[in-house]
This record gives sequence, structure tokens and C-alpha cells, in this order.
Amino acid sequence: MRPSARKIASVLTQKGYKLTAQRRAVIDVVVNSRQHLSPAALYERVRRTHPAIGLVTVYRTLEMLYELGLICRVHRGGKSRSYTLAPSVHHHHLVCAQCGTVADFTRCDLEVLQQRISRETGFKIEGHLLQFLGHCRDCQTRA
Amino acid sequence: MRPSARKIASVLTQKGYKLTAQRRAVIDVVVNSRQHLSPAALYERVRRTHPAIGLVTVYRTLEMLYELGLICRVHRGGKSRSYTLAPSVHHHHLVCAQCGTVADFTRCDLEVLQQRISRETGFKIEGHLLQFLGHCRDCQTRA
DNA sequence: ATAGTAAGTGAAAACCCTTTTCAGTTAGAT
DNA sequence: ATCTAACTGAAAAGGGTTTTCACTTACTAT
Ligand SMILES: [Mn+2]
Ligand SMILES: [Mn+2]
Ligand SMILES: [Zn+2]
Ligand SMILES: [Zn+2]
Repeated sequence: MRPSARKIASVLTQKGYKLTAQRRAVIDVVVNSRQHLSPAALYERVRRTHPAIGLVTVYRTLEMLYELGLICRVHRGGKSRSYTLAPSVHHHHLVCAQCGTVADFTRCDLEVLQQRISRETGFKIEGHLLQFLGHCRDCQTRA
Repeated sequence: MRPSARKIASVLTQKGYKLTAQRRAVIDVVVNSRQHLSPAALYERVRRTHPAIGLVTVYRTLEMLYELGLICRVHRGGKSRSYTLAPSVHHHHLVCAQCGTVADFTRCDLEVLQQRISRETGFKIEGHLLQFLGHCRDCQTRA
């Protein structure tokens, strides 16, 4: 279940953040976007309904939502980051090296590996970062 | 087995690249460094023996070595890239969230997962990024 | 409602890392 | 020794992100 704009707004006020028109606008765009979007792309969309907003505010709002765990961030080597609504289910990303398309997948099944590594190294493991890189169906066809 | 500077140099000449003093200097530093280093860090080291070299040349040489598969590149979200000699064994990292210690591990066993994801998404998967985060033995004891 | 105040905003500049440009230099072939 | 495409370094440009700062605004307390 995807969080609604209202739910996100209520988290903000509850945490003591002010609910400004700019923040509402950014949240709306994030909630209504299916794909991962860069700050610039989100900015462009937010401007359609809120032309006076500054790119800086988009950056700041995204950082805030990210810190609150409300959106997730994908790093794409060298290029810009991209953000999307944090889904409730644990998942990972599959990134197309050519066009940048991001697909999600769930069930990473790392528990067995994690236990082995933990045993071998003595680390207490608390999280993992997993991402696959490849070429999406479209880019394969095009090639 | 780590490749030697001589071996790398011979690959360059064989591919038709000129063997300049600057390239030799960069290669020497890369070969003699155990850790992943950023272009700026490598530049600083190369300057010790070759003060007149330009940072641009370091970037160009690293890019060339990377394209030839002689060194590998790690993207660290937002920050600079870092490079290291391409190791013969595929491995991943375990990072301590408290002290930053990095441990290596091999045998990531992602093939089964990779095949499932590939089937489900249509992606042709070419690589993966896997990293565990936790607390090392020392930091656990200290806490 | 009003006033007060800390939080938030946008323009511009600063910052980093990286790439491009270009005139001058050099490795390696002949 | 000569030639020339490859290479170099300085400088500028590029692209994304963060900082700065004077101004504005959302919320709190009257
Ligand atoms: Mn995702
Ligand atoms: Mn692996
Ligand atoms: Zn693609
Ligand atoms: Zn530690």
C-alpha cells in the first residue's frame, strides 16, 4: 500500500515541520509518480502547479522526506540521484545501464548468506545494500 | 595474484597506447596501493614522484585503465569515485557503521536470485552491487 | 484576530568532482 | 633525424548539490 500525501503530511507536522505550499507540492508529485525521479525532473513537474518554487526547496524537501524514511533514494554512479515513494515492502533495485530505468524486486533472500558472513567475520549485520545492473528489455531489443 | 606495473604497461603498448612518464607514474601508484583511492588521492600520491602531472591526466589514465578492465571503480553515492587494481577474486564488502572498518567476503551466491529476477523483469543482468552494514566485533565489545 | 518568532524560502554564489577545449609537447613509427 | 597522431596541462565549462543570506510565512501564544 502506497502512503498517501495526507499521511506523509501528517508525519511532517507531527515531527514539528511546517506544512508549506511548496512541501505539499513536492509531496504531491512524489506520491503521484510511479518512477524514480531526479531532483531536476521532480522540480520540473512541481513547477507546473507551483511555478515560483525554487530547485533548492525541492532538494531540501527530498532530503527531509528521505531522512524521515518516507522516500527512498537510488544512487546512479556519477549521475544524479533519484527518489521515489518508499513502499512498505522491503525491496531492491535493478538499474538499466543504458537508459537508467529502475525496476524493483522483492524477496532478496539474503538471510542464509548473511548468517554465513556474520559467522565468518564476527560482524553483527544490520542491513544490506543490493542492486543489480544490466540492460532492460527495451534496450536489449533496440540493440 | 595482483597484476604488476610491467604487465599493465605491456597491455597498454599492445593496445596501441603510448607509454608516457605520466601513465607509468599513475600505474605505479595504483599497483602499490592496497585501498580504493579517489582520483584526487591518487593525484596527490602521483605528484610526489611526478610533481608536474595534471589532475586531468590522472582522470584520463584512470578512465583508460578502467575501460581496459585493469582497474575497478567503486561509486560512493554522491561522493567521488574510487579506483583500485582489479582483483582476481570477485568479492564484496562488510562495513562497520560505527568505526568504518571494511571486511571483505567472497562467494556471494547471487546466481539463483539473479536468474529469478532476470526472468521476472526481462532485464539482462550484468553485474551487482552488494554490501552489508553492521557492527564489527570490536565495536560490539565496546558497546 | 494579532503579534511574535523560529522555520522555511528562493536567488545567487559557492562547492566538488568531472569533462571539454586547445595550443603546445612527445612517444614511437619510418 | 623526421614526422605525426597521440598525449599533455592549464583553464574554462559542466552538472549536480550545498551554502549563504535577506526576506517571508506557518504556527504558537497572546
Ligand atoms: Mn524502489
Ligand atoms: Mn558478488
Ligand atoms: Zn534500458
Ligand atoms: Zn566497528
